[in-house]
Amino acid sequence: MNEKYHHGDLFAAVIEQAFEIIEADGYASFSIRSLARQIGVDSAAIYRHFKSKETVAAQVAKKGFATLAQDMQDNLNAHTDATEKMVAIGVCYIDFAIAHPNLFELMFNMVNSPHYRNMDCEEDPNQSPSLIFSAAWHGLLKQQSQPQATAATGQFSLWSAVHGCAMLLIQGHGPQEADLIKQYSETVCRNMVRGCLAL
Amino acid sequence: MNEKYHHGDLFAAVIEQAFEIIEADGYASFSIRSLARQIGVDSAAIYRHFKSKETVAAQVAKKGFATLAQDMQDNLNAHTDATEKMVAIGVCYIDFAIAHPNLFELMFNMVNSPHYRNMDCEEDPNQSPSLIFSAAWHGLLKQQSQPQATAATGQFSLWSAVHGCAMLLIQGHGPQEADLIKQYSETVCRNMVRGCLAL
DNA sequence: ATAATGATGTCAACACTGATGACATAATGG
DNA sequence: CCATTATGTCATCAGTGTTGACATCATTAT
Repeated sequence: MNEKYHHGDLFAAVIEQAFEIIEADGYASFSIRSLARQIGVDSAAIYRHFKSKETVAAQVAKKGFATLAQDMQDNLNAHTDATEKMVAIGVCYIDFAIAHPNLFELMFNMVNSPHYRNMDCEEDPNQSPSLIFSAAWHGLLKQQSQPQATAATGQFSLWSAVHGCAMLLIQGHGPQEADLIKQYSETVCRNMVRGCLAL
Repeated sequence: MNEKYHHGDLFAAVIEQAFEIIEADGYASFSIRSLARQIGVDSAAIYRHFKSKETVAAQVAKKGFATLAQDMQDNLNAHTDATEKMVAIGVCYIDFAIAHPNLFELMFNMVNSPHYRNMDCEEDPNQSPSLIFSAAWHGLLKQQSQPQATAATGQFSLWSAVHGCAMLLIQGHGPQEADLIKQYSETVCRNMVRGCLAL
């Protein structure tokens, strides 16, 4: 019998396949049963490794956050000027959303779910976009030798602008052409940086 | 027989009930069958008035946009200074999202769906947040006697900041206390206005 | 007034889905 | 080698969106 009764590493296979399905078709068209069919296993087997469908989605979201944070970290290290660092990670964030719109939406829909919060999410600092924003923002404040009074609101403002820009773009508001998208993204980031520093 | 065989205005009743269900429990826990049960009608009857479940959701989204736009319009008229107008509609937008988080998410999830686009949405200028932002932004440009070169990106930047702030807040990133939320919202709006005008 | 027609409702069914309990098989450790 | 545990299958439950066949009502034409 070529086909093994035991899969070997079903846990990883489920996450990987779910990742691809959600990225391609979105969470709406994602079912445990079809997932199991594609892997070649009974759907009940999946419940040996995951408590529920949403638990699988939470793992996919976690993986998404990890790769987003990795992208941002790379772009952060690719620049020296603090403003350029900030713009770079902002644009990177937006690029990620446009490249993986379904995944991006899932990520931020899951964060609020208890299935995500109750996960063994070790809160790796390098895997949280929020913390990377925080680091870039504090670097910016230090370079500008400004008081840290507005630290919290400034960081939140920047994240808001970047996140909103990403959301609006992937939902069809805003421009459609690639070069215009790029231009808008960068302008949004620079506008907010300027607004947060020009006191 | 007290109970009429024909409901009378099932179309309106469906939208109204769906609106309340979605606002209270979110789109995830919204089913045509339970909706029909609550109205006291067979689920198949709903398909005489709506092509699909998503069509119902699209109507709810449309109603949501209408009330949001109405809120914004009111806040727009309540101020005279152009900057204050801009901040006011931004804060209003965010307040709406926080007051109706499930509805707000649905609205922006539906806009992209063909079920929404193919609706007889007469694109009432007073019912589109985008157009209200546009009006406030052009008023701001006129008051500042600035060139209209950056009109498009400026408007998009403001919308991005406001939309992102709303999204992050309703998803639990950012502060939780009401007064802090208020303060953050306003700061985000003012930061972006400053950044867009300080050229 | 009555008969035909169209609008609107019910009912039963299909093909799905998430999830669970009973059972089968494989791997592991005493 | 055997018992225990991990992991898979199968059958089943309750629920869903949607549709086609039929029932009932409202309206309109004769």
